[in-house]
Amino acid sequence: MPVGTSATVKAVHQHELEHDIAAQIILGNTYHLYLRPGLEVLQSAGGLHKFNGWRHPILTDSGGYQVYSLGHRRKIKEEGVIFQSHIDGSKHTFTPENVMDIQRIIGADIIMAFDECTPYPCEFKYAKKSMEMTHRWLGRCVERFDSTEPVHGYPQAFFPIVQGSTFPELRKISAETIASFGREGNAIGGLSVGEPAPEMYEMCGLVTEILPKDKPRYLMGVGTPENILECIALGIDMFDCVLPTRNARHGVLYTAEGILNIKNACWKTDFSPIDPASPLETSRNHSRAYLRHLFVNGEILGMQLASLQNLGFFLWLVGEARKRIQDGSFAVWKNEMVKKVSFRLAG
RNA sequence: GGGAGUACGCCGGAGCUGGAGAGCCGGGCCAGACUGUAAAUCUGGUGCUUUUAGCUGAAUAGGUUCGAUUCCUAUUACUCCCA
Repeated sequence: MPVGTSATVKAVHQHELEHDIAAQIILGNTYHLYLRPGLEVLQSAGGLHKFNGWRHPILTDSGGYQVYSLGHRRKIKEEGVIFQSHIDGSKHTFTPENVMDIQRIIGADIIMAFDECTPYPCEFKYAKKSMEMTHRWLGRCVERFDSTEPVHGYPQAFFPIVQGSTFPELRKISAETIASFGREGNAIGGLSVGEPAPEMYEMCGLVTEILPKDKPRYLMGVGTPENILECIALGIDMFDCVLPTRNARHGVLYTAEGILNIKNACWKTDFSPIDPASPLETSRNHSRAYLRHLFVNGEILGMQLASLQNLGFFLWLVGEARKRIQDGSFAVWKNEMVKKVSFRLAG
């Protein structure tokens, strides 16, 4: 699975002139890229379909995260959520049922449950109430999903989502509930919303112990290269995150040697490659000085090259992780890599 | 050649006509943030120092005044008008 479906789909749209490269990133490594060895179940569960001429897997989110991130323009009720558009003020209702229908129509290979992602920090009482509603919504999602057919002629998978904020007691209940549905894969939500990393790891480790190990465990919204490595160590098989593309647009590049902000003055006359170790020609054949120039002058190509760099790096990183898991050297490699990838580079 | 006006910090703008602000707005520049994407976005800094404060400073040089970015004189530069 790519780093973030939304991120990678956006990458294709943003880089029309770079189609070959974007396609290589997305197609060359995808689908079970994040899956641990032996977890290829999704290949049969989801299948692949044609997308603009390439076979391109899609994962759609339900809008549960927007219940959180657009909290100021929505109302949560048992029936569902009412959103107000930031464009024209029009109101839109999202229910577990219509969200299943919409994802069916979009044609996603993996469809996510409609949930509420609780904010951080969160009162225990609210987190419990919210989790219980998410579980009830899950029942409605499954009922709708299982009573409808794919509309595009290929099968679609459904993943429920664990909630429970940062309370071990709630996480445990939620993980057990989610596992009991026996779906194609399981997701962990409600993390990477501002809590300290150790708390995220604690919840993650607790939940991965409960979710079935022979099915993909998908951690939603994570994260930095360091977070990803640590969470793979805890048993996570899949991730998605806006970070590689959003940070790329804001000038932050990830490489195997560390993190750098290409807008910094120190790269002004650095004519060495953006990332000599990148799998991408665009990162090996353009200089840091040139990329900085593009950013400084507001050229959209700068954001495109930076997005490619970060996606290329994230995909390389998880590809390496997969290899290391297979040959048994992951633990040692991970500890070395965590240090490297979180190092701040300066010219 | 004559007349009128203007001059502050990297740049542009507003404002100030005796009780100053290293102040305001925009830009540039220098940094930082961003984690299931509303946001090519947001935040901070940008004279010097030993930085909860102090110092220097308003084209340049003088002068008036208890006190001057403000008033006066000269000089310099620029803008406009007349010839």
